[in-house]
Amino acid sequence: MKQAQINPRKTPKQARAKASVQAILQAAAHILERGGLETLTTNYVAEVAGVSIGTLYQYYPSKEAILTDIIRQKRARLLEDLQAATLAMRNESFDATLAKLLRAAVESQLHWPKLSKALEYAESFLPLEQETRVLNEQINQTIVAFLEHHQVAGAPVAARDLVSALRGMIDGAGLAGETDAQALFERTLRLAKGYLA
Amino acid sequence: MKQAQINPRKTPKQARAKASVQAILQAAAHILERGGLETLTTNYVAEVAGVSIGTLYQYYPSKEAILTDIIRQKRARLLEDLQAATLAMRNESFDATLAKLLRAAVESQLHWPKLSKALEYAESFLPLEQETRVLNEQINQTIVAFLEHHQVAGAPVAARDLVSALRGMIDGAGLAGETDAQALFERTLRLAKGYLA
Amino acid sequence: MKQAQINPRKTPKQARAKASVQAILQAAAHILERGGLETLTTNYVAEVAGVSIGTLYQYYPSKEAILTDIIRQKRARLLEDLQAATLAMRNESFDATLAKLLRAAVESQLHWPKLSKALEYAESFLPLEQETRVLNEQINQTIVAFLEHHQVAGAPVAARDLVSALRGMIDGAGLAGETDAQALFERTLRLAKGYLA
Amino acid sequence: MKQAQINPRKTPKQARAKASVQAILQAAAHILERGGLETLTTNYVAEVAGVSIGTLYQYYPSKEAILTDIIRQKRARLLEDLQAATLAMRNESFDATLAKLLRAAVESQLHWPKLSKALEYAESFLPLEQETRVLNEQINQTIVAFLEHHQVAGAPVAARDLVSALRGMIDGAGLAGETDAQALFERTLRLAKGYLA
DNA sequence: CATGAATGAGTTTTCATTCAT
DNA sequence: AATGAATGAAAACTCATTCAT
Repeated sequence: MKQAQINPRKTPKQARAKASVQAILQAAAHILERGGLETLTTNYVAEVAGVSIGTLYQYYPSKEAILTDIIRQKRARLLEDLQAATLAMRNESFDATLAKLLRAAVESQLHWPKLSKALEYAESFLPLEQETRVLNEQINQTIVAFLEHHQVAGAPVAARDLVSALRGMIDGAGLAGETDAQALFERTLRLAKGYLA
Repeated sequence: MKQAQINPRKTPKQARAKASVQAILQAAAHILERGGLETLTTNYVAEVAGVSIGTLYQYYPSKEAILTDIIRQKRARLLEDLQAATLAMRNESFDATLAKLLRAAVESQLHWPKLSKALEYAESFLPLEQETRVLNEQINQTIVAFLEHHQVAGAPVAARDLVSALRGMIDGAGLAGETDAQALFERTLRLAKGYLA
Repeated sequence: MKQAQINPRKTPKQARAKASVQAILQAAAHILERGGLETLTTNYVAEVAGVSIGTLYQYYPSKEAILTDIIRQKRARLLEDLQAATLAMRNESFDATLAKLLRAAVESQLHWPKLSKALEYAESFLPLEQETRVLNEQINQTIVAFLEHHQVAGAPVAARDLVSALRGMIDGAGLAGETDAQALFERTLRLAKGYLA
Repeated sequence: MKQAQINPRKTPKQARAKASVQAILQAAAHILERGGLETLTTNYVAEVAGVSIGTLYQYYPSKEAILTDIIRQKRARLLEDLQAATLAMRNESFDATLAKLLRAAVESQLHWPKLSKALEYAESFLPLEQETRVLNEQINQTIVAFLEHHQVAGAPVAARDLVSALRGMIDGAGLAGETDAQALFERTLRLAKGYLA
């Protein structure tokens, strides 16, 4: 099994270059949402992005590097949302913060269920680079901090359980065709509160 | 994307043939548990199974057919276990039956987390054959029947939520290296009871 | 710079397979003699050999592996010839054995000068596998033994000087279009005897 | 095989431009000495030279043109040295002039053996431009003139033999790690005098 | 039935070269 | 002149699948 290089190659400086990188990432995400990992080929990504295959490889040394970068972006955005959700947690009720967290979780996954599932599966075999591992750790810490602030026993395990259960549930709903975020949110709330009760 | 033929080719009658088919399935499962979908190649499966690539294609017309057959077997076994768990549900408490169901769920996934995750992901893009779709439907029905027997409102959605949340949670625990089925079982119980409360 | 795998993949057992491997090696040698290293591509080798690109990769994991195998074969044959030349050296005059050695050297290079030159250059950047390194060492030892048997001082350095000078000279003659082995042989004799005088 | 344009594009007039050209040539030579022909890529040359790829193509229309120019420079310098060595040949002994010639040959190759070898191999497939062919011819003529001045029979062939043998020998010594020019010089002297005896 | 050599479409990837800024 | 983003032809290499023995 080859170990692909995953660090981005050069940081785009000119505006044109930035646009190319964004086009590549969006094209890849789009392909994943439509057809999953097995339809993601570098040539197809380049074609959908409207750039040449050479341009793609200017910025990403491998397919894995693109996947890794999408994961990193998604994680960064999720972390931001979760941190925003817990920002005022010291002045808020447990329920209020939890609701914000769950809304963020639902929003980040429900509308791109195949993409989410593909990235989640990709994570299981990609050697994530440092930055993404740190992001994952911070996401986890955000949840653990929230749980500990409310005296939940065994917060680390509880955080992991909740995160993985919620991921599964939201993906399941999305793949089944659900689009009503509010309805799903209420069920995730029941799940989370029930588990933590 | 080509649409692969997925029905097994010929039902093996002779003992030697049955042994080959089992060897193929076990080899494939083993490869999935070790390296995931991207390491599953037909030549490698044949090699690990100790049969020639020609023999493999005697019994399975495509790689997808092997995957599908593994899923079918797993599902059939799970269905059996779930049906056994609900067999006496009319004479038992809600809690007693639920515990049996969850034990079955934990047992079926915890010790092969990468295999479970890979199959789950494979399901999202494979065109499952009739028999497996029926099995999935029966699994679902078993849960729905149990929930309805205990007057749970919105049983179909609840069943789906629980199944996908539990799958996520058990996989998450397994991938994190947990092996204590009893401890995990207790947490799944909390999750399920909490959600249904 | 990637480090290509150079060990042959599978040893051909059936006659058909052996024929394929020979066809590949001959095609590669032919291409090198006609156009040099820069015209040697795996697809072209397969085409000239009359096998599919897949077949080529069944037996050689990389272009480098093919080159390495050609070098190994050439070296093995040369070693054989040199050993034959020195077989009777204890009962022969210095001049008699030297003549045999030089005839072998001229024969092994003169008629394929571009091939020789390409392989020689290839050796300078290929990570030769064990077997070929051993062959090179044995070739060297054969010359050193011959020189020491005749009380030549500084035999190891003299052997290296002679081998590299003769290689250069024979290649030079071949590339210049010479084909008269006898005439060239006589000049190599002058060179060698002069250097050792 | 495409036939690349090899004549330099424009003669740099400004000081900055001359500096760029020199940087390019030195970078290319450096890369050849470190990694050989297969590591010589235009983008890498530009990077090492500290100029943009666009600038490189301002002065050289192709990769081959750079190689050709390096060869031309090397040859020009060697010719100068050889001509200097034979300048006084009419008033000197055969041995004295030969020694000067061999010192020049050793100096020009010993310290950059991989570069020498790469250029030598490159010459075998590059379509050398007029100027370099003339230089090569002049180098040859210089040797031939020297040999004929001392009544060597068959001077043209002898010149070729000596040049190619010495090239091989000096390269061989360099690649083997020798750095003592004096010691090597003495052995080349033995080789040349022996051959011409 | 079993074998394993052979196939070739499809992918990844490189790198010389062009061209808009 | 200089820059560096973009190009795409061409190469390396994989792997599902077929078929002669």
